[in-house]
Amino acid sequence: MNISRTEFANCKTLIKHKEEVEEVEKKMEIEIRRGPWTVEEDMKLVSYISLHGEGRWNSLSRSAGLNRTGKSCRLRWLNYLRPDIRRGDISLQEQFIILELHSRWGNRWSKIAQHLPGRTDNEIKNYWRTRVQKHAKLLKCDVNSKQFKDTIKHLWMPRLVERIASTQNVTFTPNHYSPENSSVTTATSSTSSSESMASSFYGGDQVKYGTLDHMTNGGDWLNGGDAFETLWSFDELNKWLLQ
DNA sequence: AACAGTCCCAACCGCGAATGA
DNA sequence: CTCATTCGCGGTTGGGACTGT
Repeated sequence: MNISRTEFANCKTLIKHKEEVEEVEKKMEIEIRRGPWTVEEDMKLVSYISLHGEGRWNSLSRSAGLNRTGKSCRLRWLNYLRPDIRRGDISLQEQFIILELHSRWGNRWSKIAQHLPGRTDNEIKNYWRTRVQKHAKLLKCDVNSKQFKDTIKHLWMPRLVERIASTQNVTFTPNHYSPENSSVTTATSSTSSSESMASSFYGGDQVKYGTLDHMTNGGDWLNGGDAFETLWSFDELNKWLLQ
């Protein structure tokens, strides 16, 4: 087994630290709160962060008078209390972006979330597990199988594109970003409509959304959209799979 | 109305990486 | 270089909400 000195040191530290913390907690009978957050706790956290900013979560927790772990505070803030969090159904466009980016990057939820303003990695992860994996289960195929990936690429995504185009007056610009290298590429005639649309939706780090811009300005792409289930019937999907 | 089964999401956990002393 | 602490990610789970019988 190859293990670096640093990794070894980290392991030792981790074990020692955990044991010490458990011991101290036992001795002092500190009751670290777990489970759902109360309104009071939320208010404490929000008001503390609005005054002092975020970061240094362990000390923040203590200073704010919360009997929570730093981790718990961080999670609550990032996934729920942040002012720019978006709630509600995942729109068609967002579904499309999730499918597209997941096909490129796999379960890199935080990376995918960076391209969906206001959505958290947790939300996307939950969405994938509850909706997409459910479909794979229904179709009796593995979510990572080529068969299922082909279904997504050749059936779901084009269908989403159709639906998006029919609900909004979407036009495509010839220039768009590639998320891999954040460089502007030019759509060619061989580019499929779904690929072209995907590239139009997200950008690199300094997100410039291309056609997404006009949609966010004038349209309602961020509003809740149809669920996957409304795009086709299960029979239709099965028929396609048997081809 | 009552119960069972399923779905969904907030929250937790473990781990590795990064950072600071 | 070592050790301590913090951060962030991805996987998992508990329990409330919802649905069907």
